[in-house]
Amino acid sequence: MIFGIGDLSRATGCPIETIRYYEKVSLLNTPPRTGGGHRLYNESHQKRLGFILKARGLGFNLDKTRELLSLAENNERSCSEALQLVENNIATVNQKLAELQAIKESLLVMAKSCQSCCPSAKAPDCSIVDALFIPATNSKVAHAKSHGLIRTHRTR
Amino acid sequence: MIFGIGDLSRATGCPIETIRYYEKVSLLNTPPRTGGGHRLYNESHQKRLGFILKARGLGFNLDKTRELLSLAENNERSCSEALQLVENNIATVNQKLAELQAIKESLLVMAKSCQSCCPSAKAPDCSIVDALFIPATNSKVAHAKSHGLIRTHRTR
DNA sequence: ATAAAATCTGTAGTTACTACAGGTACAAGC
DNA sequence: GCTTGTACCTGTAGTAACTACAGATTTTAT
Repeated sequence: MIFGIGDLSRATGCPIETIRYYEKVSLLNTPPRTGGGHRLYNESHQKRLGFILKARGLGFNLDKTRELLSLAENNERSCSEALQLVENNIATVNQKLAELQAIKESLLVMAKSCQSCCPSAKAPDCSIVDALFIPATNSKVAHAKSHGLIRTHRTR
Repeated sequence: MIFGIGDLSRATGCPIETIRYYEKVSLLNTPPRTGGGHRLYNESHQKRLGFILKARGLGFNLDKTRELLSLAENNERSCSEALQLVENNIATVNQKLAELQAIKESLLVMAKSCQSCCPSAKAPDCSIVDALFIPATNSKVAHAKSHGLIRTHRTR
């Protein structure tokens, strides 16, 4: 069975431009072409694309996905390498989860204190704005300080 | 108190390039300059930058951050607008949390099944690779199918 | 006065795509 | 065989939010 890029796109749910992009960055190998230059795919391309899409859906970036593909295709490499990749990814995901959880807590605190104290207040008096730290236009700022809210500055 | 961009960077933890970038995209207003063209900041700049960094740390994108800044500075706008922004952001965060949680579950399943069945297997036999769906080089594929693992194709 | 550190501008690179514009190929119908 | 309409082609530019230079100038310290 041989088909065009549009069919592959429909079969996998992956946009045509993305398929071409994956080819450009060497995740998909270059398929044969018709005399006129249209790409021709078969099931093995489709499977490989499916693999890529699953890996992406699990949060692997393109480099990690490439690595997984190479593991899948190279008989010399051991299963434990794949496990390693998966475990690293779990660690990454756990970290993102923790960060988001912290963000959510802070947002909930902000929302709650706003609801209880700002029924019809104007924005510059809002506890949310306070928590984010009012600039300096009007100088009744100080009290919102040091709520120890959060920050995510990566040092480089 | 007046200071240069390096001091502002150290005081806030925000890289110099990012400070200039925020100025370029109009999150920070253009500061006065020395005769030679070096930027001069004061505490109000520092507070505004602090506000921006906190909003960013809470997951607001630059546009939402701009919106929050405008709320903070505009007496005509109501507190409920700020609450609205915060609540939208909570919804976004919740969605990301759910996605990550699903990803994590799948990864854990993969890791576990790998540990129990691939003590010293070569990668192409690995259950992880199977789960991601082996391409077609060797044709013993089918059984790993339909684990209902996950996918995150956004339709456009 | 000179050297070292800080800052300047402007451009290009990053990730993983997406969105064109302006053309060519292919399949179907007449 | 010809026309039409859809599918497909390439190449470039745009997205978010920065980061990383290169090459010049300014400021500070000795």
